[in-house]
Amino acid sequence: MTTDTPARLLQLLSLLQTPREWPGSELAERLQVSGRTIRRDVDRLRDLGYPVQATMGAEGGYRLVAGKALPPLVLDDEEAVAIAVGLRAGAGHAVEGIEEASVRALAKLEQVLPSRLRHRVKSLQSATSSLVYDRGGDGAVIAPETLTVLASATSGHERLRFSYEAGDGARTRRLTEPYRLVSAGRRWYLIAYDIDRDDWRTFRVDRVSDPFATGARFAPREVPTGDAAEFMRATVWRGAPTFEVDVTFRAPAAEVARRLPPSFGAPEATGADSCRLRATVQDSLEWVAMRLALLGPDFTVHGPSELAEHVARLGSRLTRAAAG
Amino acid sequence: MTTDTPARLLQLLSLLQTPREWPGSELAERLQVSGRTIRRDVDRLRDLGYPVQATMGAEGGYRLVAGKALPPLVLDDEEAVAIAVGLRAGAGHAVEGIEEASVRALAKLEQVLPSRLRHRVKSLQSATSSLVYDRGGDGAVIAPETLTVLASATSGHERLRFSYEAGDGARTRRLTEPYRLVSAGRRWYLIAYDIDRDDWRTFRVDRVSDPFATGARFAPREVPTGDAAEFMRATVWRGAPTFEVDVTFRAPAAEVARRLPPSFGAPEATGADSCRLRATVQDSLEWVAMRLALLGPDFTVHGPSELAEHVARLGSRLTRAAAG
DNA sequence: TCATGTAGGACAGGTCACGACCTAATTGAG
DNA sequence: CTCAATTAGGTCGTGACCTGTCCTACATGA
Repeated sequence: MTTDTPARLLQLLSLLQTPREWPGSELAERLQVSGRTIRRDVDRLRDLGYPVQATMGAEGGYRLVAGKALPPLVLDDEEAVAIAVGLRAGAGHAVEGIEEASVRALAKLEQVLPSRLRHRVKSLQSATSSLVYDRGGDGAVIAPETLTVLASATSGHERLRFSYEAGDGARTRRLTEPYRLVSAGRRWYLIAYDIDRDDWRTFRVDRVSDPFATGARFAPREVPTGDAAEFMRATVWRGAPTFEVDVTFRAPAAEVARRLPPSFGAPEATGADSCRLRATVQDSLEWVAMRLALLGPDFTVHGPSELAEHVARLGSRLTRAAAG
Repeated sequence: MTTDTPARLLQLLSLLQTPREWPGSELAERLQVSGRTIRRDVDRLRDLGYPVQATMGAEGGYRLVAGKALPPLVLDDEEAVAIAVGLRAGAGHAVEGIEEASVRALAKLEQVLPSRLRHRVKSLQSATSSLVYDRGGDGAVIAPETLTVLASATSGHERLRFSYEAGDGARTRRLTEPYRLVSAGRRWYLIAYDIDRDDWRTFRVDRVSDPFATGARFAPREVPTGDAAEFMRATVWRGAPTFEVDVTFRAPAAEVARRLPPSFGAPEATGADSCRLRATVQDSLEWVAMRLALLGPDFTVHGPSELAEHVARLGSRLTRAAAG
């Protein structure tokens, strides 16, 4: 094997990431160096901020523990595939507050993922799509590939070409300088400078198709209002419909709270075995209805009436299904 | 900064993982070394099997691309949290075929996750639990912590102590030598040698609570039938109920197939806009009912009758909810 | 008390890493 | 076409650093 120092350190890091204890002698044998060198290497890792814990005495050994800095993760093939699949599944709906980071991590991983693993990810990925994907509840499905391509182009300052379907169904080709990829509410948006239109635009990512980075780099311009979030608010959120959901559950407040997405807020107890939830949501009501149905306990919809309609429709669909 | 070679290589690796092009001069300035040294470092990385692609000419630069080996992933805080949250969410239900790898990756990551990040993961994790968690559909919820503790103890050959709730509700404390953690069907099982009982046992992980590794190492014994999967089949699967699901959908076969978990198999088209699914499942029927409800299109349950009952019950629950 | 592990100092010898300098090849823009 | 910016790689001298071999000290469990 390669016998020089940096390579050995990386290898050592990978060994220590296995959740077990490694006696120095075993490490020495594995890496074909003396025990003294292992001790020195361990010191070096500690200097780098990766705390290697050593338990002394017989049955002792080294292991990597949590420290201040996160060491580079050394993954085997299967683990890498598992992470990629997990992130792709989560990319569409992820947990609020980490959507962007999730996509960044995925882009980072896929950039270096060997192609043999990429195939496995692709074939496994189809499995998860159904339950989780339909993020807006209105068929606005986003392919994970799209998100990662946009994320890479954005952070790499590469021009981006894609075709876009406007609200009226018209498809156009766009050449843009992507500025930011943001997840707002239940949707993804790309803020970019449209070169042909010579102006800033926000694009709904679920309407983007066939995106690819042209490879041409560009120097970032100033975004008009100075900040992406501000710009979003000014251009997209105007008039996004919100609803005042009001529901009573026949279950303890604690249990409902545990099973409810936190964006809904917390229900207030109205008895030992019932609670009431009032929440302002800007999600699609169909999605809210499903969410409530999945919750488990019985519940009653007080409002809005559109939500009651959705619930009723879902209910009758199921009743019809069972009647067959 | 640390100025020695291994540290610099790791730093370089982390820079190159950003999806963008890095001119050598910029890298040189960042790492406080000469351009020549950068070129040598790039060579070193290539020697290690991490292909650094260089585009020549003006506007050129280095970037890390997919190669044969997966380089150690250098993540920032947010990305690490995103991955941890994603894996925890996925740990319960993951995609068939990668459950174990998923848990291994999670254990590896959590082993080295700084505590400040661990807190963020914990607070975010609650968000995802509802929709995805209830894996068996029968309230058999598994905490991700439990899975990672078991995984670590298993691969580290550490003795494991936990309390276990038997089928009849009796709680006992167990001291075991964990042998394997397997995901079968829709459940997790731990195959371990029970020291007090002095025999091999399989434990349902959803019935395990408060597990912790004692730290004591043990030498793995021979598992009786020689193979974990075999042992599983012999002890657990006997008499697991299966159902013959038979459902007609009012939607094209292709669309239904796309949104259905692959374990259900593929529906066969019975018309341009309808298809029929016959599948043998060993899941809980309540779970199947939810799955069907979430699918979107209208459907009709032909059998089994228990499934129709579940669907009907869900339907009437929703109808009642809407009537409020 | 002993075996087995980590911790770390001192030293000698050899290696290798670095910077400085050089030339070649490639690409895009003007 | 020409020029500028970039990667690619050779050579050389100096000095730092890395390694293995000693050694002692200390912690731990049987």
